[in-house]
Amino acid sequence: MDSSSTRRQATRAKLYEAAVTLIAEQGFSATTVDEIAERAGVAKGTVYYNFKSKTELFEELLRHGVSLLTASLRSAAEETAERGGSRVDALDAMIRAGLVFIDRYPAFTQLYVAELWRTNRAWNSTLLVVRQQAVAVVEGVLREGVADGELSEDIDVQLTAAALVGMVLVAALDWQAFQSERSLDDVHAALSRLLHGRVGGGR
Amino acid sequence: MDSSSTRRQATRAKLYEAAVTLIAEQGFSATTVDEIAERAGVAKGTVYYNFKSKTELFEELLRHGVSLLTASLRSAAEETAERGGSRVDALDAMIRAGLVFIDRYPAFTQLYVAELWRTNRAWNSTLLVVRQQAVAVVEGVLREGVADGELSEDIDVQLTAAALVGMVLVAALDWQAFQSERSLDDVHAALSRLLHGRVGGGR
DNA sequence: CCTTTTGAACTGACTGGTCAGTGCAAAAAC
DNA sequence: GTTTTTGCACTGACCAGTCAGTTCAAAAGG
Repeated sequence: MDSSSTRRQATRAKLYEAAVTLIAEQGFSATTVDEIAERAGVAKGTVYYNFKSKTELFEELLRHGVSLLTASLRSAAEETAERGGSRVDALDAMIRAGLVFIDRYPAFTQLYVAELWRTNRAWNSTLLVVRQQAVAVVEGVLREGVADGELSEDIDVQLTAAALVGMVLVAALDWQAFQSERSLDDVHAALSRLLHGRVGGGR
Repeated sequence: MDSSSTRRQATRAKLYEAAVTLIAEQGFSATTVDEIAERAGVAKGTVYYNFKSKTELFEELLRHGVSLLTASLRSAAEETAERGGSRVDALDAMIRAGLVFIDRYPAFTQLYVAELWRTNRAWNSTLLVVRQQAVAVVEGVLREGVADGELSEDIDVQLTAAALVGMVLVAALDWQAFQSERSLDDVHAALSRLLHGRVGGGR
């Protein structure tokens, strides 16, 4: 809505930016509204002028971040298709897109993983939607692959999609947190190898 | 040490049990010591009689849970070796052992994932140790496989281990949270297929 | 036996501090 | 002159951690 006001949007962007870092580091409830306002260089009243509550700020942050991620995954898959690549190529391209995203927005990824499986939260319904969006893109490509005949019909699309997402997520977070000297290409190569069955692929 | 006091150990066990569920649902800072005490059927003072602080209770909970997990993974790998299985068989057995563990202690797993990549926390050093333990077991088997010649030398042991752990973790949490009607065997089959390269494995 | 003492384990009311959210008048910004 | 932001004081709820006192099983003493 109200896309006129550039000023307001700039303020909101500053608040997202401040909140995402702080919440990734400390968690939602350990992060205070005062901290967010201070980090954003804004008065506390402004937070409440722009958002109904701390929770709403967080929910919109989630929606915003996930829409960026899904857009990036989707376009990776589409570009591969246009280039005439296979479905597996598309999955590989999505792995890379995922890594690029995590590299650019590490704090968001951290926060996403940390909050995704909580069962009891106020923003639970938001999370459910938000999860579906990200995994659904991967599921879509897998399903097309099965329909094509490129992938075996025995594949369990849902579980495999979740496993692939998990593979990328955890490997990338580990990369960020514990071996940040590695290049994105290294990480991509290792994951690509797993996808192509060149680890336990035997036979 | 002090194996005499059965009473105390029973109290601590009750507190672990109560804390793990609540923290998994709500997160560490959103969970109050009063809640933990009430759920454990114990007075608040008892928590502080048994643990120095809320943080210490949590750290010991982490250590306790991870030692269970690594023991389970290790024994799965060892049993496979004794039965004369290959390294890939051992990895497969560890995937299953991981799933069984997550099935039995879903709350612990949730909490582990949620807190593992926080960068700013008091218990950071504990987490570092605790992460190494779990992933190290997988790394060990991969390394042995490379030494044997069963696995390619081009494999990046660290990244692959992280990716495998992530695959299991995320697929399992997704199973718990969103498709709990599936059987453990279904989930294991899907992950096993990925490990054996029967998804993108083509060639 | 029975009584007394001991001390580990536990209790729950209380304290000092923190924090989400409010209210509002005045200043910027547009 | 309307929208947005500021600055700041204030409130009421909530919460980690403390502490003086209670409980009780088992050891010590008779």
